[in-house]
Amino acid sequence: METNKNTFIQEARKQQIIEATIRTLGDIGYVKASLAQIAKRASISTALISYHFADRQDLIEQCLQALIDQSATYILTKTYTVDEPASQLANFIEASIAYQATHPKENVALLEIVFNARTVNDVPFYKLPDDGEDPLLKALCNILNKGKEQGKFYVTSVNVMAKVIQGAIGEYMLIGGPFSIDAEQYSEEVTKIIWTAMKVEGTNNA
Amino acid sequence: METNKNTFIQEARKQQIIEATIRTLGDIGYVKASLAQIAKRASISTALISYHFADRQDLIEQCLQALIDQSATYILTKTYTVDEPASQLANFIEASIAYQATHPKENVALLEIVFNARTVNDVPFYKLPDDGEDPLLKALCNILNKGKEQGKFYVTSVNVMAKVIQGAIGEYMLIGGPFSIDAEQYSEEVTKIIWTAMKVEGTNNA
Amino acid sequence: METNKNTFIQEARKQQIIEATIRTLGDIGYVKASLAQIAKRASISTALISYHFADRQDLIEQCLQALIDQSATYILTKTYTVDEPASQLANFIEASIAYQATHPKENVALLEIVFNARTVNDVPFYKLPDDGEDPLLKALCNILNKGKEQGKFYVTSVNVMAKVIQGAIGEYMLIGGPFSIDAEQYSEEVTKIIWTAMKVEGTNNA
Amino acid sequence: METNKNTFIQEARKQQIIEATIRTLGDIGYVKASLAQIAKRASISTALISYHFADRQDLIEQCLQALIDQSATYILTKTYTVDEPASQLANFIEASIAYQATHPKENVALLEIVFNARTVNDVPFYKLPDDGEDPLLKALCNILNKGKEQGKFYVTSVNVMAKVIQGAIGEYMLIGGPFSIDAEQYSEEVTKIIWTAMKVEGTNNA
DNA sequence: CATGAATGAGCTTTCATTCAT
DNA sequence: AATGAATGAAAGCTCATTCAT
Repeated sequence: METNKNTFIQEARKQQIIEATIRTLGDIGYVKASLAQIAKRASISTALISYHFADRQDLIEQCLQALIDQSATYILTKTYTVDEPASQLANFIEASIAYQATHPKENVALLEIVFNARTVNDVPFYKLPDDGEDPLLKALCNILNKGKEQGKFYVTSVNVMAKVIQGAIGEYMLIGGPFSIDAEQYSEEVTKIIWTAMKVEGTNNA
Repeated sequence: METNKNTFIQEARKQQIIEATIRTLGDIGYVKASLAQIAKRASISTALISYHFADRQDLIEQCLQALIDQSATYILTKTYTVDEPASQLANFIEASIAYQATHPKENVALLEIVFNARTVNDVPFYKLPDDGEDPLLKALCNILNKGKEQGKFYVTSVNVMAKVIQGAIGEYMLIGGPFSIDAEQYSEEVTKIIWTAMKVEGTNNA
Repeated sequence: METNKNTFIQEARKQQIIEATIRTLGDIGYVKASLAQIAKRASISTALISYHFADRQDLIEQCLQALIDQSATYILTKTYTVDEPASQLANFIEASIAYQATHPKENVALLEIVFNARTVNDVPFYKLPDDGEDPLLKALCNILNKGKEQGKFYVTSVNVMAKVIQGAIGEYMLIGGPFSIDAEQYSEEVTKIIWTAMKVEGTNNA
Repeated sequence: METNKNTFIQEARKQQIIEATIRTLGDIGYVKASLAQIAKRASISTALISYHFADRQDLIEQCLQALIDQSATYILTKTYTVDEPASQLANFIEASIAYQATHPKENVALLEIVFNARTVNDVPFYKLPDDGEDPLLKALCNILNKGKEQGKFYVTSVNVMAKVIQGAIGEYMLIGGPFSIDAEQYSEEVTKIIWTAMKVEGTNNA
C-alpha cells in the first residue's frame, strides 16, 4: 500500500517531467531544451529532475520511448479496426498522418529527439539499426505481405514499398508555405497513389 | 586589386571553415559541434570563425546554403541529361539517392542542420515555409507537370506525388540494420513504383 | 523505561552511522564522503543521518571523538600492563604502531578527518591548540617524566622528546613503496633509537 | 620573440593562479577551495583557470609540484652549505623546521593537498609509493649513509632513522596550545636527540 | 523512527563571443 | 588576417538539509 502510493507519486512526477520535456522540445528545440528550461515549464527545480532520472540522457530516452509507445498505440489501434489488407493500409496511412495533425507537439518532440540525440559513441539515433523493433514498420510489412499473399497487392519488394509509404507519411509534417493541404486530403491522395502502384499485375516477384 | 585579393583569401577561408563545419557535423553531430570543435578540425582559432561569420547562426546558415547548392547542382545536372519526363524522373530519383550514397558526410550535415537549427524566434528550419524556393522540389514538380501535359503521367495532385517521391528518397538514408539495400537497387524499385502509380488512366484531374 | 529504550536504539543507530562514516572515509576519502555515500554504506536514508546528527560537522566531530577514544583505549590498555617506565614506553610505541597495522580503516579515517575538517571559522583541526587534552600525549609525557625522576631516562625537554616519539609513530603509516617494513620490526627499531637517545648522562636538565 | 612573450604571459598567469591556490588552501582548506574561491582571490574569472589548466586535478597537481620544488630547494640549499655529515644533518633539520616557520602558508597548502587529494582510483596521495622520488628523503638517507660509512653515526637501519627524523620535523607544525616552542629551540633539541641516538657504538649493523 | 520528495546553493566545465595585439 | 587571453552565462550535476508523511 505504502509502496504503491509512493510508486504512484513517483510515476506521476516522472510523467509530469516527461510531459514538460515534450513541451520544451516543441517550444525551443532539442539544443536549448536544458534541464533548467524543462524544470521551469514543470514548475519544479532542476534537482528534482536529477532525482527522478539518472541523467539528461536517461530523461531523453524515457521521453522518446513514451512518444514511440503513444504514437504506435494510436496508429495501430486505428489500423486494426478492419480486417482487409487494403483497408488496413488505408487506415494505417490515415492514422499516421492524423496523428501528426492532432498531436503536433508530440510529433515535433519525437523528431527533435530522433534527429538530435546520439549514443555515447556519437552514433545518431536515426542511424541506429532498428533490428525489426519498430512496431509500425513491422505492422506495415505484415499488411503488405498479407495483401500480397491474398493476391490483392502486386509488389516486388515489400521492404521498399514500406519505405515509400513511410516516407510519404513522414513528409506530411514538412509541408508548409504556399502549398498547404489538410491531413485528410493528403491521406486520401497518398492512399490512392499507393493502391494504384500495387494494382498492376506482373510485378509480384523479385 | 588589393580588395579582390583580400576577398579571395577571405572567401577561401570561409570555404575552409564551412568544410570543417560539415566534417564536424558528420563526426559528432549538431549538439556537440561547438566552434571549438570546428576550429580544431580546421586547424585555426575559434576567434577566426567569429571574424569571418557574424555569429554561430550565420555560420550554420551559410553552411546549409552551401550544402543545398551542392546537392541541387549534383542532382539537377544528372537529371537534365535527358529530355523525356519519364527519364528525367528516373534520373532525378537515381541521382538523389546516389548523392546520399556518395556524399554521406554532406548528407548527414544537411540533416543535422535542418533538424536542429532554429531561427531566432525558435522556429525550426524544417517547419519554415519554403515559398517555392527549394530548387529540387520545383524541378520535380516541373517534370511531373510536363509528363502530365504530355499525357504520359496520370496523376491527380502533382504536389502530393512530389512529396511521395521526396519522402521515398529521403527514407533511403534511414535504412539500416537487417534490411539493407544498395542505392542502385533502391532507386530502381522506387522508380518502378512511382511509374506504376502514374501509369493508370482516369486519375488525371485534381 | 521507554525513554531508555529509545535512547538505546538511538545510540545504536548513531554508532552504526559512525561506523559507516569510518568505512566511507577509508574507502573514498573525506572529500567524496558525502552523506549520500555514508547512507549508502549504512543502508539507510540520508535524512536519517540528519535526524541523528545536528549537521555534517557534528557527525564528523563525533566520529573523530569515537576514533580518538578507541585508539587511546587500545594503546593505553597495552601500555599499562607493566610498571617500569622503560617497558611502558616500549609498550606504548609498540601498541601505537600495532594499532595502525591492525586498524587501517580507523587510522585512515582519523587522518582524513584531522587533516580535512575545519571549524566554522576555518581553523584546521590539526592546528587546534590541544590544551593538554590529548590522552596519548599526556600519558607519554607522564612516562617520560617518571623515568626521568627515577634517573632512568636522561632527557632535556620531555615535551620535545614526546613529539619526536609521536612523530616516529605517525610516520609509520606513510611508509610505502620499495622500503616497506613490518610493524613489529619498526616498533623495535624506534624503541631502540629512543632508548639510546635517553641513555646518555648529562642531558637531564632543561 | 612573439612566442616567448606569449609563453611568458601564460607562465606568469599560471604562477599567479597557483599562488592564489596556495592562499586559498591556507585560508579555507582543500574542501572549500573551489575554483570560484581561487578565482576570487586571483581577481579573475573561473573560466580563466580552466583556460590555463586542464581541470581542477591538473591545477592541484601543478600546485603540489611547485610547493614540493620550492621547499626542497630551500632545505637542500641550506643543507649542503657544509660538508660534514653531522653538520649536514643539523642543517637539514634546522632548515626543514625553519621552512615551516617562515613559509606557513606554503606549508599548510602542501599538507592540505597531500592529505586530501586522491588519484582517480581513490588512492590518497599520502599512501602513494614514492619509489625513492622524494628528494628530501633521498638526501637524508644519503647523509646518514655517509656518516655511517665514516664511522660517525652508529645506526642499525638508516631507513628507520630517516623516518624518525622526518617524523620529528613534521610534528613541529602540529605543536600548539600551552606547549609552544620556537623553531630554533625545537631544531636544536631534535638535533641533539638524533645525534645522541647515533652516538653509541655497537648498533651499526642490522 | 525513518523515509521519499523536494530544493537552493554550489560545484566544475564548456560555451560563443570580444578585444588587444 | 589571425590569435591568445579573457569573460559572463549557462550547462549538467551533486550537495546538505528540510519537511510531510
